[in-house]
Amino acid sequence: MNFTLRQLQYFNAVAEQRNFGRAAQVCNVSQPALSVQIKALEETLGGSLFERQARDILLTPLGRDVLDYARQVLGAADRLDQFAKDHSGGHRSLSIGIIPTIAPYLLPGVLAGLRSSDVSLRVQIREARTDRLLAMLRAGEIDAGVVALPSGSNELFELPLFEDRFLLAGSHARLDGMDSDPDALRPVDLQTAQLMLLDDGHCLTDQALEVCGQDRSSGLINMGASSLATLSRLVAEGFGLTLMPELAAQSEAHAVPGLKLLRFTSPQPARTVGLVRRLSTGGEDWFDGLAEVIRRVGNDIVSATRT
Amino acid sequence: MNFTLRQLQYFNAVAEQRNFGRAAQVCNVSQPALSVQIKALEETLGGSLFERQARDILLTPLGRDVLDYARQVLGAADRLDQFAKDHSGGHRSLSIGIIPTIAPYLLPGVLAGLRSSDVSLRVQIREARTDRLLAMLRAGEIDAGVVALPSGSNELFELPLFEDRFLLAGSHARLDGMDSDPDALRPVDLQTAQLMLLDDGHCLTDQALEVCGQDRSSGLINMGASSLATLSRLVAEGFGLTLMPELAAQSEAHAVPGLKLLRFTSPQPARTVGLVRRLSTGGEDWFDGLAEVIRRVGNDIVSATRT
DNA sequence: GAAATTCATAACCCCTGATTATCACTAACC
DNA sequence: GGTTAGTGATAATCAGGGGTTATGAATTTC
Repeated sequence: MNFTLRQLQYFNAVAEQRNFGRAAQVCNVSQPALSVQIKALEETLGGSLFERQARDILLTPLGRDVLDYARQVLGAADRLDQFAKDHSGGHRSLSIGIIPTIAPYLLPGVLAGLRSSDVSLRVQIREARTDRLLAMLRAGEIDAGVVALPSGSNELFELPLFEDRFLLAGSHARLDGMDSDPDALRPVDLQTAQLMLLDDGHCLTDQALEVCGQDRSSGLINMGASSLATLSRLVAEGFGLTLMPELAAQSEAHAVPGLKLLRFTSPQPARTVGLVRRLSTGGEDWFDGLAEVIRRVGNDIVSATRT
Repeated sequence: MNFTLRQLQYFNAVAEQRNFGRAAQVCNVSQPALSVQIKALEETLGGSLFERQARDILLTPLGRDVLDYARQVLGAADRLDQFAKDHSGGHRSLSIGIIPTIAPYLLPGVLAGLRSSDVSLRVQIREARTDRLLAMLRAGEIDAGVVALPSGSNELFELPLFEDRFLLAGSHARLDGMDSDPDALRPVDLQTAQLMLLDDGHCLTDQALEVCGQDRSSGLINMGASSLATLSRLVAEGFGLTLMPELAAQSEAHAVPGLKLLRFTSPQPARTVGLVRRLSTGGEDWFDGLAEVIRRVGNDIVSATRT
């Protein structure tokens, strides 16, 4: 590839102007400079591109063919040029990872918030569990991740966004007698209860076990559900209890008849939802913009459960 | 447009290799040269394209966007490069003009000849009368023209290709008594005959008038037909006589029942078919190759009428 | 024939893009 | 923790690419 974009620009200008002098003016260079570059291009391409008359310049058949190709190159280069001029307004294509116990409840609001905000981001979403997301983040496959903190990796930058408290979820039959004294409901009181949890690998499962002071080998733990929606339906039917994050609470309560939710006494068990990125991803304005949208949407959702 | 193709090549190489050193090797330059160019490109585009880690290079969201555009530019440039490497085998796109009294009869053979010869030409055909073709030739809209010589322009290069003699065409009723003595049939003998001719502007019309010694204002001249095919059918039906060039003779005789053709005595009236180009179109090998194909096809057609 | 137009060529020079050498930083290894 | 290896950035230097002004050569116009 022994031609330059400048040469192709000059070539196109001569083809359009049919005059070396006028083409040089259009390109803001002297006529001899342009003449030398056209000649160099002709040598590179192995033949005359122009038929030179005293008062006119005509394309040769070869020149006509080359002009088609040259215009494709220049067109593509113009599009890059235009993108560079426009990109200060955003237009980034981001890859964002998000865990399954957050994605269904947070994403609709976040995507709507991104669309209506002045943060113009083209966001591609990858949903996976925390450990997979962290691997993708390290490999540069995604640019940031929405997870429960701490992520467990000291190589990442973590920005806490909002607190997502856990509620107790079960059937009316199981929970109706437990809400007469709300100040008495604590997670450790569930040590003898049968817990329905997500299958292993979801950090929400580890959080529930820790909060309830239970061990994964206990005969009271059932870990096999693959989503909070499934858990909601199981406990609503009377198959044990589970911990339901606020983010999911209203959505699942609306979708599952018979599901009852109780709030624990203070200090309420909770997870912190945050945005993580690589430490080397510094000084990028998209991160802060995205964080702000997620924080606002998340806080709106959890606040609605506290009224 | 302040970036160069070299910069885009380097950028693409780093994106693929994820390592400045290896990318520099791929591009056959030193690592610092490549580093400086990437940095310049980043300044031109207004942001970091890469996230630099100690042992890995990751694309930033901006870098990912730019890479899409850059690959379009490089792809188009590769296609031009490839064309330049391939074009020594021909692949010219030529624009050739040809007059209507030649085109229908000569073109099928010429295009077939071009396809089977080693002269690889992409030929675009423009059919128009001589004066229009000459204007297009002067303006560079076509590269050569197939016309009857002399073209009338001393600014063009004319290459005679073959002689196309005129035959007398009419109905059997009109011509059956005229072929008893073939040595007696001369064009001037048609001075009192009614001639059917093409409408004004076709040089064949002027040639016919001159050959027959008639004047366009004579009451015996009917000029209104738009093609030789039309003329053939009119005269076959008994509406006067016309001059039919050899090129068209066999084709029209096959197509038009009742059409009779007679050959004049020597010297037979004729036109010379030739190829014209601009004098400034010098040293192009396509011209000679094209001329040879046309000459061969034309001679084959007229020779077939002389057996 | 003189003047105007127009592309090509020559002399000159600045800037771009390359090289080698080295620095700064991080990660891996002992 | 110290040493070594890996890797991109920076500095000094230089060749040549690409630009300028001036001029030559050819054609056209008046």
